[in-house]
Amino acid sequence: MSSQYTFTGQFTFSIDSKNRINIPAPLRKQFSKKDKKTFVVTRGIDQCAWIYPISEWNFIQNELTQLSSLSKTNRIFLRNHLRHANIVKFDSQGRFVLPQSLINYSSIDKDVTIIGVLNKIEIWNPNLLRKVDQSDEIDDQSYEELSERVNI
Amino acid sequence: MSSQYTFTGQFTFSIDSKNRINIPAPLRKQFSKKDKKTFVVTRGIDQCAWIYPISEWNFIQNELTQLSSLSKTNRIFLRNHLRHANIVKFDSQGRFVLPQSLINYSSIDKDVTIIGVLNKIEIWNPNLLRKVDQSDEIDDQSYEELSERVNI
DNA sequence: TAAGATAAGTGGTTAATAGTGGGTTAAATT
DNA sequence: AATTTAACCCACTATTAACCACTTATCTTA
Repeated sequence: MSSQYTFTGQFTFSIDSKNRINIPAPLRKQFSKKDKKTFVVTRGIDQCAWIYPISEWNFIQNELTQLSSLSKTNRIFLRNHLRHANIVKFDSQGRFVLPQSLINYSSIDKDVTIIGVLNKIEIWNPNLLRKVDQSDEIDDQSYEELSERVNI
Repeated sequence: MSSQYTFTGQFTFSIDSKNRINIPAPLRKQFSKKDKKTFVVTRGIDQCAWIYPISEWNFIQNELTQLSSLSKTNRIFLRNHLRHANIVKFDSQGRFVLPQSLINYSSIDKDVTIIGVLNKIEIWNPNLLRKVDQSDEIDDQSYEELSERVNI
């Protein structure tokens, strides 16, 4: 089953003195009634924060419940993936507070770049994103591999 | 059947002079009426304490009854998991007393880090957790194996 | 195209809740 | 009966979340 969410676009907002970040209206509007303005912010694999609408997150979480804690690898994996996951809501103005731990992890200062990436939203420090942009060119070989799996 | 509990997040609290630890509000709120603030604290497989809501624990106990005591591994496993299980409740402030034996086992001193891991909650000595963090990197091989079972 | 209306982004204030500390009473143990 | 231990209650403080208000941008309609 594929996601109902198709976040796209890029926006630059600011984080305020109370660590609140506005979710861009175009993205916010996609949130379905049943998700009740609720989502999960967690560590991205890159140095940024990831936002999943709660229904999306529940799907991921369901997969995780399959893993037994008797396996050491599973325990480490579960711990490290769940401990950074914060359930949050956006307020009546469409903002949410980004937990301090994630502000640190993603080195966010004043401005943030918000990117829609299909079923998730990424929160970046603009400078960091620029740097990653330049260094993380995808080489031809990787494109070839991708092409075998995704037809775009 | 998967659990009704989906604990996530990480919190750092302190243990007081009466060995009481506060359960973080976001986790506490998940406790269902029928569990009546009751849960089981026991030894984690790693050097930490595990908390299961009582209904979860009952479910696990059921699973354990499937294990025959004819097997030596089973006998040891059962013994170690059951003998350290304490039934406790949290008070009107949301705290519970951590039994001395578990304080010793998990080397808890002043501060504790509390982590939500789906159907259970882990109580750690922050320093110990940090150490485990660093040493217990998951190797690529294990990630590969994981990827075949979990799609996230 | 101009003006009004609506929505979006930002800032601050207040009220509620969460975390922590300690004291008092009841229960249990020796 | 005395001492210790655990449950219960009350209180303070800091943090968080709900609320209100203002400015800027966008859209609509005359």
